[in-house]
Amino acid sequence: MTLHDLMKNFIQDYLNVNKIEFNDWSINPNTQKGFGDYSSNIALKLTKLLKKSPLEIAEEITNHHNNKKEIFDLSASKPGFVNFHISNKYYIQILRQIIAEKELFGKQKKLNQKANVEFVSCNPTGPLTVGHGRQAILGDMISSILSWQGYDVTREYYYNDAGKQMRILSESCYAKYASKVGVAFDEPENGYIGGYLDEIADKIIDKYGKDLTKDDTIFRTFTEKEIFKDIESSLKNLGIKFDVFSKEGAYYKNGSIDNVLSILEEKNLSYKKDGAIWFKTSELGKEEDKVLVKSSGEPTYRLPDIAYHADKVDRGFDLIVDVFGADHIDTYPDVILGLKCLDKKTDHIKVVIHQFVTIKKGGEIVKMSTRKANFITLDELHDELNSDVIRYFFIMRGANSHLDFDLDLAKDESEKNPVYYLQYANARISNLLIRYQKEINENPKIDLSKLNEKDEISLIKLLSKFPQKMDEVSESLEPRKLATYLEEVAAAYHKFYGNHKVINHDDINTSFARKQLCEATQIILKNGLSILGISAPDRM
RNA sequence: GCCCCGGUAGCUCAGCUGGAUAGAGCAACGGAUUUCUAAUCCGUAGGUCAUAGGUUCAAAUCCUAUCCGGGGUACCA
Repeated sequence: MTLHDLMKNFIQDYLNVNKIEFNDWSINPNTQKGFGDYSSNIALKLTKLLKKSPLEIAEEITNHHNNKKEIFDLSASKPGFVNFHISNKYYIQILRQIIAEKELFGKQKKLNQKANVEFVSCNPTGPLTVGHGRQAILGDMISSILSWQGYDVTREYYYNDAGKQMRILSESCYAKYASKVGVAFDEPENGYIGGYLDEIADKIIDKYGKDLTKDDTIFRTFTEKEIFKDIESSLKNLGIKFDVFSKEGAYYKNGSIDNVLSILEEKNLSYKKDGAIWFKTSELGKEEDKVLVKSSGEPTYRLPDIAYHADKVDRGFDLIVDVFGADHIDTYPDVILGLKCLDKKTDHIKVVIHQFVTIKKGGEIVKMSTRKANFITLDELHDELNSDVIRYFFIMRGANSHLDFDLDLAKDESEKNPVYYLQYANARISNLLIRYQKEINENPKIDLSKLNEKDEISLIKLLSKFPQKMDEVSESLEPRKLATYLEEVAAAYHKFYGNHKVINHDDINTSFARKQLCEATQIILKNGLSILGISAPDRM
């Protein structure tokens, strides 16, 4: 039973004994010192019902029989809080547990549940940009968090290998090819002009010669393959690997797109107008109807997206997470609506929307466009900064905040990046443990009750919160919260380290207890960092 | 116009399922070093939580309106 449950039970017992039916109350950790570790607002909430002053009620609760005295004491404080003071003994007990369970501490058992996390999912029309990085890292970390919580996670990348953008891409590639081999050609409208296409055109010349015609499928298939290879390698540089790649084309081939259309038609949820097929979203609470198939006969992205999501639901995942950029904020509800119309389950789909990354270069905001080739690639970023820094940089801000990525400052700031603060705490511990082994090399009986300094206790308290923190992080799907927690742990450790010597030949018992505390801290730091995909070097 | 984010210290941001005295990093200033690795620690200074109302015993947090910034509002994806 968790600490939270124990405290809750105590209050519930008070309510039961006094025959009070009431559940609008909570227990929260205290931010202020001097009022214990946790406080409940129960007495404040009961004032109206019991027609007594809150402080009076709080005192009454404080005097209620407490059979968990070895775990917590109680006090009441104005204006009517019930405070829980957790005993050091309890925390020491948790510390013992961390040391015993090692890197398994806080790790959830296999749930026998499958989760699917879809992220990045951009079309292979060019290299990944810095803007994609945020999504890549966010999605990867969310996946790791869910694994830690016991899910069997599939990382999935979905892309459109069949639509208009890919056609323009192949035309653009042909344009490069034609100009290189000296054949007349039409400049494609809205074509891509990036230098990466020059390289691909060169490769095509090397491999297939100079006599290809515009209609040759090589321009599409080869270009797609080359670009995709680059995307995969950019992701790999950041430690990201996908399990499944789903292509839009497959949903045409297996008929599932037609199937969606016929079901909607059957249910009278679509109609034809101006040569296009429309989805009656206005009848389902939206402001206007949306086009499913253009008058040209090409579907809009909406239709295959519905078919793709229906497939994901059919594959039987217990949790589906979609990580989207802010541009999807208006479109994903259409997809969910579509699923509902197909009678698919949707309440296990969670959508994480993140705001865009704006890039600052030379003090100015750069509008990036793959087509116009004025982007900064993830690879270029990786040349300047190591993967640990990049990963941390992208989740330092909440997904809902805009991320201003100042390239000129990124390098400067990387030296002050909090990620080093975390890694340094770990490296300090590694070094210390080696020294301990060398200098003391003696393992007396464990007596963790030696740990009663303020800095020691507050460090242990933080460590004990790790499992609860992971629950919170996986519930909210916000990796940043884990990073913030780890920073707190590192800070508490650095403080402890600065104020107390671990290796002390005159007091082997205390030394040993402190060494154990260091080991426990390292376990938490390493676990946390590994979930975030950040390395934990032993030396810095 | 409509929709979605955001507005908190000089800067970048936490805190937002309402709780006690609003936090951190950077920048500024002062201190700790023959180090168990100073990539660290301690201290000082810095705030009308955009504004105005409302709900509440209690509002940075919830509601309403206004202002400012970003994004979205395609038979593009």
